[in-house]
Amino acid sequence: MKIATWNVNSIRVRLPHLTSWIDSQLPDLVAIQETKVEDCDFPIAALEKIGYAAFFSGQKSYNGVAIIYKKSSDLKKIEGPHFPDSQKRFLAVNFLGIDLINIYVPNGNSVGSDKYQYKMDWLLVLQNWIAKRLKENKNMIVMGDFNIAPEDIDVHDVDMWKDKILCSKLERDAFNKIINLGFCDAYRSLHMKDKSFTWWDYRLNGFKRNLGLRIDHILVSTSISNSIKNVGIEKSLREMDRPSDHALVFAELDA
DNA sequence: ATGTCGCTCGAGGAGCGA
Repeated sequence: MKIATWNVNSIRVRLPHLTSWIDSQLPDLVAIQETKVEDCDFPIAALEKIGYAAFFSGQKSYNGVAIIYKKSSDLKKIEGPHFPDSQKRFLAVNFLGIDLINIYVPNGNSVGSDKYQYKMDWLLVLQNWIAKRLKENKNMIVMGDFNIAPEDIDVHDVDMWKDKILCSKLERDAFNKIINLGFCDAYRSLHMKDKSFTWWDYRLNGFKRNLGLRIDHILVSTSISNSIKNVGIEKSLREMDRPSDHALVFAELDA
């Protein structure tokens, strides 16, 4: 099984990038974030043309998530937690006995802001839902834009980012609480020492200077973590014309 | 470097979010 997560930062603009990657890699499932379209505007026809279907949950302008899968696959949508607002940041399915959760964690703006508190509250709701759900099905993959760099090795300039948004202690604690429910960080499990990033700011010529953070993750429950065979970051998508500010992260599992 | 993108509203460019 080949799966991927990608913050596309507008499905309208990134549709050609996405369909070309899917068409060449033929993944079983792709979780995307920041689609920025209402459901009536989701470009389902372009995906059907290359043999894929999708679940999507979007809103105007901001947020929005989707799970794209092969038409021939049998997937069932799972109901998520009740978040305290209607922002579209969560979508989950069951596929081959595995719960696959796509999340777009709030950015948080700056440490101590209202948006930071909202991020922490959102993460707690998510953590509690995952803990409960794991009791029903221990096979789970949580993937998406976490907006958290888990460790210093995931940051290009540790001093500059120390205690800043995406790197603060409370955010990292929240990430580790989810890990400690029984997950492994798939990328880190196969690349223990690599300093690799999944997001580079559009400003400051960030990508060319490699001023990045690793904030997009695939967490695999320990019940199936032995099946992880390959994990990588598709930087080629960040090198294209009109790129997303995120690269895609993929994983291959025996399943 | 308040840096660059993508979006909305609404007809040009300001304002927001990331």
